Amino acid sequence: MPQDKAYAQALANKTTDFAGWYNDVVMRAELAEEAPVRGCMVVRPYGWTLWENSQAILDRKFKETDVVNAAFPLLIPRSFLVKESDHVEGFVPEVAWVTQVGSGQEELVEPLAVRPTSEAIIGPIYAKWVQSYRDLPLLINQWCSVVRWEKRPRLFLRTSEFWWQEGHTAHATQEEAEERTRMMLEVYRSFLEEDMAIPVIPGLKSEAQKFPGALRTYTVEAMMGDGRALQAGTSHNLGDHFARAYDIQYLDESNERRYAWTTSWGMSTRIIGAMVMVHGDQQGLVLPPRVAPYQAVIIPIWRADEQKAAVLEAVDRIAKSLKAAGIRIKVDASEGKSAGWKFNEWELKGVPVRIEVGPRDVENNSVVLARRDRPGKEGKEFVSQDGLAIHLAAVFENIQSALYHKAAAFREDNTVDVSSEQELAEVVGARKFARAYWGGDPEGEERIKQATGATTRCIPLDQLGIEGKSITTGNPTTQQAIFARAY
RNA sequence: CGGGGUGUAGCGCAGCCUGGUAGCGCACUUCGUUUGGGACGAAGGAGUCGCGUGUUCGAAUCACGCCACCCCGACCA
Repeated sequence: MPQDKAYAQALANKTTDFAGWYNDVVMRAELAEEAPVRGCMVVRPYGWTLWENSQAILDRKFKETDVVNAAFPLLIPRSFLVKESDHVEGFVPEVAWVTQVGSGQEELVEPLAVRPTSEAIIGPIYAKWVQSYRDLPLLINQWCSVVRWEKRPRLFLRTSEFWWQEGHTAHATQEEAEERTRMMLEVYRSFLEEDMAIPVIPGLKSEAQKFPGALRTYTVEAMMGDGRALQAGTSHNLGDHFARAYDIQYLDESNERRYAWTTSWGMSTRIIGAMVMVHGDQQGLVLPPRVAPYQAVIIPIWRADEQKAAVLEAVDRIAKSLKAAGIRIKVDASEGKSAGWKFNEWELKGVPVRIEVGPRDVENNSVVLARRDRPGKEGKEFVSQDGLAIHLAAVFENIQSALYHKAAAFREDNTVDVSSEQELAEVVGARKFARAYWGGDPEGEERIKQATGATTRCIPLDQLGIEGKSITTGNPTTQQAIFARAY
């Protein structure tokens, strides 16, 4: 069986095997046999571009909220990391340490942590940068990779090393910090829903699920194609915990010394995995046009040599005009591959639209468009070469919206209101989201986790405001929560 | 760290039970015919059989030890 067909089949089981399929764009790092590195990724150019497009959109959205980029150190001295006690307890089990240099004969006086996140190095730096209320707010983001030595890595979703962005802000008031936390959550929501076509539930994490050291953690939770949940982005209101731990203080207008209020928020390459699992089908990847490395691929088709020249001339002209219109175009004029082979190849890579140009099209001044999200004949249309860029732009918008609505409908179909722990167990066991009234007691939450493997994904910000009985205690509450098994 | 599984050509695998010196598909190279939904023929290149020790005239195959990876848990906020 051809390798790529095996990949496509593997993708049909989107639970775990999608990673093997996606080998085409991302592969496991092949390091020395002895190297204790697993779950790391090497991103091939096509996959990187996919991420890069997403990153550019996110970065632009950050800047629209006055955030600026910076770069902080990779290595964090041990003494910095241990200052915030909840934080250190939360992260130390998965921290990788640098303890020696050279061939091991020289021990470092103080071990250096490879950052699992950068609060602990940014805190001390912010302490120096912040002196006056005039220095606030401090709104900084960095793009970097971090290392978390999880016991069980999962390709894309929980790799030992992963690329992400982490924003860190400091504010004069708690209200302003809270506002920023919610603002960034909204940036993530709009990015995921509008650009990645992934519907999410914005909400608050329970006490048990929040970030170590945070006052409050917000999340955007998504449902994968197999019904499991994925935290696609988080935004933390850190209160004054980190400011106290790292001594970030400022003088206010009345010359009073005060602690700053800080936030942090992050989103990683795991969303690429989310995109694979939310939109992918039996034929392979399906990419939303806004982030696809190539929005359309042009396949020239010819038999005789005299046709070839005319076809290639037309393809070249079409490609130029589409590129000039700002559309990301790939022309696959490679020889030795049949047209059918190319069709399959680019479908596997998820290109949203295929443009076929053959001798008949040259004659009719037409092209054939084929939509990736609608396989088969119904996704094909014959259109004129005139006004193609404008037509394509409309097709892209249509695909983008169709992908979102399909995923949203899937999530709705797989979300069930439950009113007993028994019912909840059945629903999450069937890989669905369970929505239940829940007052927030940690004991009940833990009991459900032990019994069913499901965790509280979030307390949605969008609440009905109707009173019901808490699933764990039976006490009246108006608060609903989402329970599910998660990656 | 528990339970299970797998390591043989770039990728996917067979061969192992019953020991005799390695094979299939895809990919790759060359030539020819093909090309609007994964073409075909011919010729060819490519493997320390995960590592080590042992048994044997002889080990991919049997025994023991080790290593790596995958899956299920635990863990992961």
